[in-house]
Amino acid sequence: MMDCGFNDYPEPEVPRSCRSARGRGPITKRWEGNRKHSCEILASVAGNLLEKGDNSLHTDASCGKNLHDACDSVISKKEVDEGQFLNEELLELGSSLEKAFGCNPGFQSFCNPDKFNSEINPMSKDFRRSGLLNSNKKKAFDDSNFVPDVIGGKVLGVPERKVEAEPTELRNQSVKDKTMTVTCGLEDLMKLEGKQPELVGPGCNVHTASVRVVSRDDDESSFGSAYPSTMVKALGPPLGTGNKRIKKISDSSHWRVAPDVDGNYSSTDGKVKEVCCEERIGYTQENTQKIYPFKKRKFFNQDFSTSNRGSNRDGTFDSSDKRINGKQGTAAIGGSSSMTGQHVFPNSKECNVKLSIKSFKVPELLIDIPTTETVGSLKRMVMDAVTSILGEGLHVGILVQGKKVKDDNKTLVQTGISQYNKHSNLGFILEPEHSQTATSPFTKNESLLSRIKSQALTRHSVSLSGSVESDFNATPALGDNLSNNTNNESKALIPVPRISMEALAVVPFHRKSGHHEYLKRRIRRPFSVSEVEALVRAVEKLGTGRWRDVKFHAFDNAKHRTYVDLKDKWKTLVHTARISPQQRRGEPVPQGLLDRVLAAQATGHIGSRNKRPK
DNA sequence: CTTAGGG
DNA sequence: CCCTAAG
Repeated sequence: MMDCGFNDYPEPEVPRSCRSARGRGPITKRWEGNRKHSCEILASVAGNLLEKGDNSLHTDASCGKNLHDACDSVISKKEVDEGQFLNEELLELGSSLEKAFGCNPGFQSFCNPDKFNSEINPMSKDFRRSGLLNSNKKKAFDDSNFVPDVIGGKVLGVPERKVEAEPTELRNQSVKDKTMTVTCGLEDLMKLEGKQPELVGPGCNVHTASVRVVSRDDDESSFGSAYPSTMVKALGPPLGTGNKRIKKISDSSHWRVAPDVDGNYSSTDGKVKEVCCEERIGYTQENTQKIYPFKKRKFFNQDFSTSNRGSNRDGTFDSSDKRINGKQGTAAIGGSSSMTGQHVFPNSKECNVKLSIKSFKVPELLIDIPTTETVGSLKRMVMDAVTSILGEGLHVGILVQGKKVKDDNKTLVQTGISQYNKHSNLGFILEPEHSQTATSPFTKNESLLSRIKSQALTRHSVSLSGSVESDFNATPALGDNLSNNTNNESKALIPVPRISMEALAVVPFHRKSGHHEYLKRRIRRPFSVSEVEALVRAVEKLGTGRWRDVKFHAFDNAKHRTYVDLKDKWKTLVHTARISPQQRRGEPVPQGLLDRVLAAQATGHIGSRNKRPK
């Protein structure tokens, strides 16, 4: 995978759409080409345009739309597969294109509409009419002067420096330079400091100008959007398409405060921040401001973030993983240098430090809630609390050997963050803006204060602290610090603030066995008969094709049923109704319902027709 | 964002 | 359920 590049890809396949699907004949209605194909096409287009220096391109949103969408959506893709890599390259191209043509966002502006539609864009009618879609794609490209170099999977048209040089350089650099993996544990910090822990978290680089942040989207398991957004702010808005990507990354993650496998209330399993300090990014001679997040992920996540436990080729992650888990709360900091074998001179400009901070834990979050409250309000409560912890403005502290580094101008080497110090302890903390004062951000939050109490729980309340406290036992340093801070005024009247000051230890997250870290699939929730009944009734009323309405009418409060789900269910219902009862599986649907399904299906869009006649 | 369809 | 082209 490390050697992946355009050159390494085999000859493009004929898109699926060009073949027959399941022997039912060619699909002409839609272009079903895969992303790989998209990428090759785009790469070809880009290569040609870049080569020609043609920046007098027509802007045609329609022809670029889907490629743009595709590129954009790739960012949220988790799979590290061929397709993704291609798409990363694709995005890389986008970056080059933006610089070359100043067009932005995405790829909406670099297509020559005529050429694109007739020769390149398989989605266009012109293209289909041209017959190229149904012929061998290689030949199509062969015959097209516009796209000469995709053959053999090699895109020569794209200037090498744009596509290949940069990843190559990055890769080489990663390999030959000293790298260090640092993970942080609250316990370390506390042991080192012997004082009250503070918010520990990512963001170690926000004060450093030359570093870049990688934020991987890990869905609901993410520790929270607060971090990505913090990062974004710290780095400034990315250019062009990056904006949207970052937004997506931020949007897609949210808090989850739920017991993990150990029963700890934590927001673990998933969030990985990788921070890379890179002095020289050999991208192009042009000033390259932008490195897409995916890129970092691509080139670095093999070190520590790929989730396939034990499947890492280089074993880097595994070793660190064992170390982390084995020590249960001791220093999860260490050098990871299996990729490297050399020493780095402290003064060397080649020195890179690779930092990996995995997930966070809320050490104590006691909820005081009447038993009559709903689960939903409990969730909201926890959400509020956690969000508030991070929402009040944090800054980042760095601890080396237990000492807080205050001078932001020191270099990492001067500070002792280097390969030579890989056995030393390095910690990152997120602290409240006014951690010095007794007043905490929470004093502003009446509702929170009224709801969440730190220590003594009101009688009649439901304590959720059990698991949390047991968690404390696993992190004795925290407990010590709690008692050590008895005289801290924050304990006196408003215990809650201490949450903010203690909170959010960086902990090694416990990957759930067999659970892929990302690309999480929703749990399967078969429709019950009553749900089917509701669905059928709604469709009978509204007709097919109005799934959003169906959702509102019949499944408005079933948040786990999206209108797509309903549409899919209807699809399977229709199928079920058409097959013999012997072939049906799952909970049997009453034949009467199935009959109604068929009837409603036959009626089709009658509902829509009523709504919008003619 | 919704719809429609293939995977 | 997922993915995603199209609108």
